[in-house]
Amino acid sequence: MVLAPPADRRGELVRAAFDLIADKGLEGLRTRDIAAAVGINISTLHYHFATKEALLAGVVEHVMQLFKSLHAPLPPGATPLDELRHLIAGQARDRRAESRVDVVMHELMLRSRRDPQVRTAFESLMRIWRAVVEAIVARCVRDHLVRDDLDPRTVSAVVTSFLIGANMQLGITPATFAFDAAAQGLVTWLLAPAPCGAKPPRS
Amino acid sequence: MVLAPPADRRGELVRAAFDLIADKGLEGLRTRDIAAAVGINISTLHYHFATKEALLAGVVEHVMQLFKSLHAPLPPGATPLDELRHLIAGQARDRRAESRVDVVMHELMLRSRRDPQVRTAFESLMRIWRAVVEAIVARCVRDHLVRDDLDPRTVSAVVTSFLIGANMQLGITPATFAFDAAAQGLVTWLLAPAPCGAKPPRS
Amino acid sequence: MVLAPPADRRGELVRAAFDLIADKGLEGLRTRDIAAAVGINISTLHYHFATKEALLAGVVEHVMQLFKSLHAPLPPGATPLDELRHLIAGQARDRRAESRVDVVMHELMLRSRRDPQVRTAFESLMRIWRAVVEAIVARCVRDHLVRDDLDPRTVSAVVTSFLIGANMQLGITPATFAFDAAAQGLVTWLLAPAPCGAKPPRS
Amino acid sequence: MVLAPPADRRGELVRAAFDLIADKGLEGLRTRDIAAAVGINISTLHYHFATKEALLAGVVEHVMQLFKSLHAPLPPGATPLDELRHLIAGQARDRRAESRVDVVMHELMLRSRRDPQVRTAFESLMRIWRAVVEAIVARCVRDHLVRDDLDPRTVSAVVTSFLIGANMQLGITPATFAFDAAAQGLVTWLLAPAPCGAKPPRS
DNA sequence: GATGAATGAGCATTCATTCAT
DNA sequence: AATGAATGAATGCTCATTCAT
Repeated sequence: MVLAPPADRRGELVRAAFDLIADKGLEGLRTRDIAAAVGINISTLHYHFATKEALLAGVVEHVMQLFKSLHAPLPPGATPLDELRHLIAGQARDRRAESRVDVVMHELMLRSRRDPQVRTAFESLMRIWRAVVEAIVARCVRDHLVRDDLDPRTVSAVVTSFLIGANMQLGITPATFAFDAAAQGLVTWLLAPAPCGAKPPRS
Repeated sequence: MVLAPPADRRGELVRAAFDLIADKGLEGLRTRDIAAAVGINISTLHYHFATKEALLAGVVEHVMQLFKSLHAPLPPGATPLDELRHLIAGQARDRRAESRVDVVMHELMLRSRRDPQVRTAFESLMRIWRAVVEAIVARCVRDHLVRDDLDPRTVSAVVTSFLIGANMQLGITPATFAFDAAAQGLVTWLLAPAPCGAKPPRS
Repeated sequence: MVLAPPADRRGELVRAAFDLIADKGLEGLRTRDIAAAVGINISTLHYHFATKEALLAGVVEHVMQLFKSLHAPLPPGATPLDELRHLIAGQARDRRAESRVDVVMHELMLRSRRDPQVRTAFESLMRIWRAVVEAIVARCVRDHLVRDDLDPRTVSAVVTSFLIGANMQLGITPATFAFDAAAQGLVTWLLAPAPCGAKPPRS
Repeated sequence: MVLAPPADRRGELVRAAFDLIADKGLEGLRTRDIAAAVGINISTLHYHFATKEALLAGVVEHVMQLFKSLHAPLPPGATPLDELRHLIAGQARDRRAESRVDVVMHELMLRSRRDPQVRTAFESLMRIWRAVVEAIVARCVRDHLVRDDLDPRTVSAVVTSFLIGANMQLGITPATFAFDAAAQGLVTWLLAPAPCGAKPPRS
């Protein structure tokens, strides 16, 4: 009479691995711990994923799904500017609070330097991310919602870099790093020119 | 007839470890490889550093020295603006080319999340870095070399975040990430207001 | 419309195991490979043979059948001498070419030293083999087809030993081991005395 | 005051592995058992031999040494015929009794079919062995100590094959295999022609 | 300062076998 | 008859660390 568990074992294992990476890092990831977290035997883990590497590939895929869901389009009424704001200032806060995508992504970014498998995935992830941001910025420029002199591609490179680095600093010095002020500042520069009467800088 | 050089063994070991971290990552760092790189026995390594952790502390210290030397003050004639420019657009390029401080720093940043020893060191490092940038920006503002509406602390947070993230992206997609354009863009926003005739964005 | 053939699954499994032993040796024999070779699931293999050992017993039986069929009597017209010749010089060549009974038999002989199950089977196999050869030799002697001074039992021991060792050497040094010449030499000594005028050896 | 053990660890490990192969076969050889037999930790085994394969190479070398020592030349007074007799009828008995070279050699012969490393060693071993026997027979023929019509190369192939196969049978059916009679029979055929008055075989 | 030898705890992976369906 | 999922006991190998010399 015991109900057969739906047993999306592969999914469970991937999520357990994801959590463990967030907690202990890729370096501290042990197949035995993953299996234990799911409540199954080590051999069963290897039944579902032939190797640790294969499981990691699953985690990479999972992270990419999560990442994409974080960039889900806003409701129809939103302007491109809302999207940009949400991207820079809004979302990162939520992300930090409930999920640990950042942490795991940083781990994977570092690994991608040496692991061709992960590298391929992340190269594509970064390109897509930059393209998404670039498109939003382009629309903002087109609709004169931001400064006219912005090059969408450059803005995209700056914004993505900022988000990566800011999340990193948030991990190291959560108490002293003013994430929100920084994000707001960045948005402001993109939006409004300095007051016209301002003394122009010399150089 | 003395064959053995003064042998700054500790320094040699630290530098060998640094190089190995840059090559294989912290995850791939093996004490045997470090000893082999210096040409000594494993046991001798443990004579100089009781534990791997102690050696790692040495590496952290070394990285902080390197990092500080990268921020050595410019020659007397330089303006604060030169310093800011050098910081954002100039330095990173050189750093990337010849040293591998970035890579090792990223590795240590990630580790600092879990290792209190490294964390303490990096908390201080990040704070110092941000303070240095903040001071430069403050001088720029004081001398009206940049937009008047800049808050030095916020700029510092954005700039440091940008540098971390940009270096990271450079490591993952060196071919497609336009580091120089991005850095230049960031400097431009800090420097010059948008043309005064520009249609002001709505929100 | 019936897709499933009568499916002599047990036979298929035994033959697949036999082939795998010939290819990879007993040491490299994996139940999963056997099942895969037949195209069924591991669990199904265990439905037909409770244990690997039971399957191996089937292989031993199969080998004994093959072995016996190799010693099938020659057509009625053949003399005992033809049979002896065929046994030593003829058959081994064919056997080597198309079947791999030798290889598998060697594997099982070695295992028989430690596996009582296999041992029992092979003790009987060896005894039967020697008895068959002995009988042929006895008829040759009776009919004066070979040297009169031959003891059938001794000849049988020598001939069977020779065949085992020659096949072994054929497996190790196929290029340099002159199987045919050796077999022919052995037959010659059994058949004809040295020339009568030959200077008798001293000792 | 405890005397430092001479600790020919590599030698000890090789001999322990040799003994274990003789007892359990190559298939049953476990590095942990080898280490335990020597009384050391697994890791220490790997300190002396990087891999199980490297240790096995040591065993192969050891077996070849043992094998060569079994073919040490007889005292000066001995005739080639004594050597041949010793080779066929004498030595094998001793070998069987005290050492287990045969068993291990059979194991290695079988493995050589699939392991190129072992194969190379054994190809050479077999060639040397056959050459040694061939040389002895050649001297016997030259000195008219055996039948004049013997081809040394053929005799060598037969004799070596016989010894391999006879030892194999001795391992399987020690009680019923008449090793001595067989060896004696083989020597007799090589030595003396059948009585001259013997009715010559028909075919 | 330096080294060879040794070690415990651990690691990903393997494999025959079991069991509910 | 057949299978997917699961498992326990290994298996070769790794690595930081220790210790006597």
